Amino acid sequence: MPPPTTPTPSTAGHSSELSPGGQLPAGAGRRVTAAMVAARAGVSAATVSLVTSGKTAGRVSQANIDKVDAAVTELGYVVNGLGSSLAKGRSNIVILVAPDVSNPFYAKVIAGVREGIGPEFQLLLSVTEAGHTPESADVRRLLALRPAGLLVDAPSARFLAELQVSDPMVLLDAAGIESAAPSVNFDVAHGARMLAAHLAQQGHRTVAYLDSTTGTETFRVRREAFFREAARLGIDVAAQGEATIDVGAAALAFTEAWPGWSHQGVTAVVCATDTHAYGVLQEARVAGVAVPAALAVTGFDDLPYSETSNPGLTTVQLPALEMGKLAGELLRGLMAGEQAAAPHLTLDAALVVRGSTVDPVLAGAGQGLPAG
Amino acid sequence: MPPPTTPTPSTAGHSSELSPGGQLPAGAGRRVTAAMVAARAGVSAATVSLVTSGKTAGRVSQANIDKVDAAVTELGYVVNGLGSSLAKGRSNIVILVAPDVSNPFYAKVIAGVREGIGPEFQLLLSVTEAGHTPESADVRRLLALRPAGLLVDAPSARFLAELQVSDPMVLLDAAGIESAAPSVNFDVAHGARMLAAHLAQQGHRTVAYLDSTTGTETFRVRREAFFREAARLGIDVAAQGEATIDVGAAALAFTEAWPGWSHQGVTAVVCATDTHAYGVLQEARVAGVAVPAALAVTGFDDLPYSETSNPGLTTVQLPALEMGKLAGELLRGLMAGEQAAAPHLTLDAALVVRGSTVDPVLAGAGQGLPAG
DNA sequence: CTGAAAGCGCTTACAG
DNA sequence: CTGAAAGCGCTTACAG
Repeated sequence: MPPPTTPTPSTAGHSSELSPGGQLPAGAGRRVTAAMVAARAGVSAATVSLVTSGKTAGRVSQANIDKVDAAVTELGYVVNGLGSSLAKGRSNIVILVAPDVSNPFYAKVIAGVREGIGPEFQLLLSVTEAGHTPESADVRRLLALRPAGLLVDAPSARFLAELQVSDPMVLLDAAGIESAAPSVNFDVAHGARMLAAHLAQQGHRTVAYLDSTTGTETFRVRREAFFREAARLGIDVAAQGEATIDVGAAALAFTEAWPGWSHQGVTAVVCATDTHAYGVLQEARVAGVAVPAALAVTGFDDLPYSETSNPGLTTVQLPALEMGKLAGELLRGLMAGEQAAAPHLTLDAALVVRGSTVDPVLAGAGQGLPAG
Repeated sequence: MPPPTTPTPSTAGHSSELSPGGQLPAGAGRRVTAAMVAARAGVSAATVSLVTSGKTAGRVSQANIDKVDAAVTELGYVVNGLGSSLAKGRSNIVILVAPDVSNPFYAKVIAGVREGIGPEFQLLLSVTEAGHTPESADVRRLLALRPAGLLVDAPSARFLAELQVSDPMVLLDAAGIESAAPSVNFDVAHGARMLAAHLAQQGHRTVAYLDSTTGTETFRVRREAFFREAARLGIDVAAQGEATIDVGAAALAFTEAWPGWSHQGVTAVVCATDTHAYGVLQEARVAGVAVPAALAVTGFDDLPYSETSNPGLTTVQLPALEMGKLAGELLRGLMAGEQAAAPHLTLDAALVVRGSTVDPVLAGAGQGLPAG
C-alpha cells in the first residue's frame, strides 16, 4: 500500500479544553458528574438522578427540579451512560448485526429499525468485513456492552447455533431458521415461486441461477423454492454460479460462466439479489447480449437502482423499511419484558415486472407494474 | 403503511435460559461475574481481573493463571464492559459517525478504520437517516457511552461547530475544515482540477455540475476547485443541479434538468460523487443521449461499479481504504495519549479516465488507465 | 418530598 | 505474588 503522498503537517492546535474564564465549556459534557450538579444545585445526587431520568412525578418538588435543570445547563452535564447502565444492569444500546452495511438495502432496514425501537434506545451497528458473515465471537464482544437488545439481520444457521444469547433478540430476514428466536421475515419462497411462474409464462425453459456465496439461510430458501417451482413448471435450471453481494464480483462470475451457459441454451439468469443482477446486466451489455430479447435477468430486493436501470430490473420486492420497523417494535416489546404474542412475522414479497424480462415495446404498458 | 400481510403466529418458544442440568450454558456470558469466577478458582477478584486483562506479567503465578482460565471457561465468563469501562474511566469503544452508510464507499473506509484502530478497540457505527447529516445532539448522546475515541466522516462545518468534544477525535474527508481537529483528507481540489483539465483537453466548453445536497464541506471544496479551474481553462459551467447521494434522486434531477442543459449546449456533466453519475448515465441512456459522444459524465470516488459500468465511469479515485486506515492509526495514537505529530494528512486523488468521457474506439487503448 | 446508603462489576493502588 | 479496600458514576429501595 502506498504511503500518503501529500502529507501536510500542520501546526493548528486542538481547541483548548478550558475557555478563557477557566470554566468548562458548556455542552462539553465531560468530567461533570451528578455529584457536581448536586453540589451546584444544593440537592442530593439522588435528586439529580431523579430529575435527569424524568422520574420526578410525585417525588421531586418543582423548586428542586428547576434548580437541577439550571445546574445541568450551566455545567453542561450529560449522564454517564456507563454508570447509569451499570446501576440499572442494562444499557440503552440496541445493536444491529448486519452482514453487509454497504448494501443500500440496509439503509432502509436501518431506518425502519430506528423508527421501531423508539428514541429512548440508541442504535449502533456492528459491522463486519465486506462479504463476511459476522462471527459469533465478534458478537460476544459486543455483549460485553450489555446491550438492551440485539437485532440480527440475515443470520446463518451456524452463527445462531454458536451464539448463546439470553438478552432480548430479534432476527430479521431469517427465512429457514425463523424459529430460533422471535423474527420478522420476508416470504422469499413465495417471491421465488412468483419469479418461476413469471419466467415460465414468458416461455423460458432453460435458466441459470446466480447465488450469493454467504451461507445465509434466506438465500438457501430463495434458491430451493425457485428450484422446486421451476421443476414443477418444466423449467430446467441448467446451471448455477455464485458470487459475493458485489456488482463487480457478480459481473466477473457472469462473464466467466456465460459462454458455457449460452451453449447450454440458457435464456434467463435468476439472481439471489439485485446487486448480483446489476453485474449481470452490465456484462450482458458488454458482451452484446440483448436483455431481455436474448437473456432475461431477475433479482431480489427491489433496490432504488432497479427502477432506474435500463432495462429496469424485474425483481422480488422485499419491504425492507417495514421489516425493520416491525423488528424494532418487536424488540422494544421484548426489552420491556413483554412476552412476544406473535414472535414470528412474515411479510409478503411482491413481484415487480420490468424491462429485464419483458420487452416494453412488445408488452405494451405492462412495464414497471407490480404483478404480484 | 400496510400491515404485515401474512402474519404467521407461532408457538415456538425461546430457548430456556437454563439447560436441563440447571447450569448456566457455557458461553452465555450472562450474570457470571468476576466474583463468581474468583470463588470458583479460589482466588480474589483482583487476581481474576489481572488475568482477564492480561496484566499477569510478574504479578500472578502460573498456577493461579491456570485456575482462573479454567474457571473462566467453565462458567463462560465475559468481562462486563460497563463495569470495566467505568472503573477505567474510559471504554474501548470507537464510534464512527458517517453520513450515509449505504454508500459502498464507506464499506472501504470502514474496513480501513478497523485495520487502523487495531483489535483492542470495538468499532461501532452511528447511523443517521439516509441523506441526513448527523446531528450534534445525536453524537452527544453517543458521548454518554464514554467512547475511547471518535471518528467523523465528511463533517459539515456547522456540525463541528456545535459539537464540543474533548475526547480523542479524528476527522475523515474533511477538506475545507481539516484544521478543526486531527484529520485525514483527500486532495479533492486537485482531483477537481485534473477533471477540469481532462474535460478541457477533450474539447468541452460548456458543462453542468451536479452537486450533492448535503452541507458537507468536501463537496464545497470539490465544486469550488472545479469552478475555478474550469474558468481558468475557458470552460463555462453553465448550469448546476443537486441531489442527495442516491441513484434515483440523481436520475430524477438529471431528467428534469437535461432539456434545459441540452438547450444551453452542455456537453459534459460533472457529478459530485459516482453515485450521482450512475443516475445520469442511466437517464442519458433512457433519453437516447450517447455517452460520451453527445455527453461526457464524470464522478468522484471510483466505486467498484464505475469500472464495470458501460461505459466505464471517468472519475476521481479517492483511496477510501487508506484514508480509513490512516485515520484509525491516528486515532489510536491519540487514544494512547500521544500528541499527533502530523495531525493533518492529505491523500492524493487520481484521475481515472474511462469510456464515459473518452470513446474507447477513438481513443485506442487509453480506456481505464489512470491518467493522474 | 428528600437524602444517606448500598450496590451495579470492575480496576487499581496499596499493604502485605 | 496476593487480597482487602476504595472508587469509577450512577440508580434505587429505604427511612425519614
